[in-house]
Amino acid sequence: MAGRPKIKDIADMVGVSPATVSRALAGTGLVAEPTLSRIRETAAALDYRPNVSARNLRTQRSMAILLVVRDAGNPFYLEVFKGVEAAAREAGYSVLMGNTEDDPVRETEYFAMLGDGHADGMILMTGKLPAPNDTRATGDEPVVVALEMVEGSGYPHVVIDNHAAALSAVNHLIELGHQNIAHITGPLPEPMSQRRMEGYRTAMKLAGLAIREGFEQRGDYLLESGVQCCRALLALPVLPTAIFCANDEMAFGVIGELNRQGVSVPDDVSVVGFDDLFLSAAFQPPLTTVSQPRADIGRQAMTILLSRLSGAAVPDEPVVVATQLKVRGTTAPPKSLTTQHQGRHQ
Amino acid sequence: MAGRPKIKDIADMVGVSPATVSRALAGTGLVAEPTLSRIRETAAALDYRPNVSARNLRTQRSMAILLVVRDAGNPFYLEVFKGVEAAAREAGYSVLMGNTEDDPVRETEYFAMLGDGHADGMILMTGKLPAPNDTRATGDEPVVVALEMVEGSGYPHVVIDNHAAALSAVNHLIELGHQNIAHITGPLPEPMSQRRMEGYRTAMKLAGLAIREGFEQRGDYLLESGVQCCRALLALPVLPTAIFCANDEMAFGVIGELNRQGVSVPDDVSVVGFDDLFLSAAFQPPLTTVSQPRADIGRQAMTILLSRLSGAAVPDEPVVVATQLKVRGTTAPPKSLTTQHQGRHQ
DNA sequence: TTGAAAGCGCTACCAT
DNA sequence: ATGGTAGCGCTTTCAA
Repeated sequence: MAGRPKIKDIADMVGVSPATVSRALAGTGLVAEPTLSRIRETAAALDYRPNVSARNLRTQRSMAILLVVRDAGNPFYLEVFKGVEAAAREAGYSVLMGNTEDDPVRETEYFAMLGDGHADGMILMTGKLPAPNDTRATGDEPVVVALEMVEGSGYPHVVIDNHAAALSAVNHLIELGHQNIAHITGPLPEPMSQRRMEGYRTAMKLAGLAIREGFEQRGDYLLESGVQCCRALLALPVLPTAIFCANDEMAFGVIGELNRQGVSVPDDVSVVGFDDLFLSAAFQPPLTTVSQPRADIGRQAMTILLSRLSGAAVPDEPVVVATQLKVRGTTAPPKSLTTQHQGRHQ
Repeated sequence: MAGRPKIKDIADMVGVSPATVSRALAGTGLVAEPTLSRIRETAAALDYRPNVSARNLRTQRSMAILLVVRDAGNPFYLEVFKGVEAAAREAGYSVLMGNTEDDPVRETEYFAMLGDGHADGMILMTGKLPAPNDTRATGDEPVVVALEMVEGSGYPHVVIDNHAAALSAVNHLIELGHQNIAHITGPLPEPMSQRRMEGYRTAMKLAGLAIREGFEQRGDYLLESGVQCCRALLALPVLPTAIFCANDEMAFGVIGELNRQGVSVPDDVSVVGFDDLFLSAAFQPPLTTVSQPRADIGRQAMTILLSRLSGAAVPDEPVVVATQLKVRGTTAPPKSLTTQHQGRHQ
């Protein structure tokens, strides 16, 4: 009995057939009592663990799921991963993490891992499917899309209401008395960036506020673009008194640049972010931002995927999880509520 | 030919045996030219992908490795993951991420996944092995320990020189002219925290500086403990002019608390962290800290693991990767270089 | 309640 | 250079 014990070893020791051992260990309730206990004890004594490859081959399942993200270096995904992992392990699944780096080749590759026995299902957080000619993605693969939207794909979605969240963030600024509110967008025309921008526009419109020329700056979610856009904003004839950034990372870039230029946050300019990253609350001053329940999103996505995998029904409408505006230290009323009333131009 | 194509399907279509197909696709160079191309073309046409469970069962390998961390929610590990993942995929491996949450049960469980076909090897970042009575960890499992130290375990290690790094951080403060330098430790007696503390002590000693009573505060790497320790420091009869924190997260807690108490960083007090987290450079002011080449650590650990898995030799001395002190905005000379000379007491 | 045996899809050995 | 085939370890019919 060299090497790891196998089912046959237990069977031989106990004096039953491998089939009985398999049934006993699977807890099918089909094995009678004297035998059952002896099998269990022997298995424990040998420290037996079923070989997963053999089991997977036989059952045609891997008990693994694939979490595919755009950039595994972004801490944003970590919390999601945690939620996914927790729900997965409760159900006996392990989690493979895939990192596309926006590379279409990788996207296709990960998608293919669904079919080749690597994983039974997939949680997609990249916002896009591999090019249709590369795969036969029919829309009924066991895939759940989280946070992003893959329009018309037929997959279940777990999302936040980006439009409403952005709107509430901008409304907060408006309620503080701001009128010259700028927005730094994410990469357009990605739907997520689009929605947040539309939320900004809607809030402005509902408040009867004009969006001055140059007040919409186009960023790409990275720190450096926050810096650049901030510079562009500071070069404008009329300066904004508040800036709504499409994510926290850009907000940090903005705040850094404002400080460097001697502009105080929030005294001179208010800044709002989006994401509530790890340590955003620890920033100086603590960042006002839209908080996403990331672990919860992960957990929900995994739960839906598990239903899907067990053949149960899945929601055909996107599941919307609530966001929360965290008002912290980077927002305040504008310095001089009245001196900003220079009228509006388009 | 319903379902996914298998090797036999290709064999039938091309009119060769499954063995030949397997050899052709494996690129063994044992298949002659007219056949080779036809097999490849047919495989491509069918979009054939080998079933991994079958292959794994047959080859007794999973082509997966396990990256086990203490807390998957800590962005610190992300960069490491990226390095591991990159090196892994180059070699055709996938990466399973395991999250122990310091739970011994999970630690044992992940360790067991090494034997049951889940993974071929493991990169351990938890700093401890499962209790020895739970596992037959003999020290020659394919395990590489990264960043932490598992003394006397016999596994290859990839580490940083915590002592030297801490020493250089404190030296930087000393060179700026600081004498009253406090230290907030990690959780003791963990080796990593210990080493950093010893580095601090060595630097002080070499400079002939006394460590005043209360200048060593015991933290636990979490933000909140930075806040608490900072309060304790501020209650001391003689205030430190500089604080060396055993990680960035506590440094953020410290800076936040200093700000709240009206103490300016770095004008009144200098702060140095350790880790160089995502966004530490974007902090206001940008954090002076010890930068660890995380992706590189991950990559190196994976490279060693790959050697180990291919039967090659592995370093029997810990591989030490270089850290770098990033001098940024939270350190400056002490406010009044001379008024601090009140003599020393033990 | 238990056993016998087929077979998941692949690779690698032994032939030819 | 290619084919035949055993067998990796498990689960699951079918029979008893």
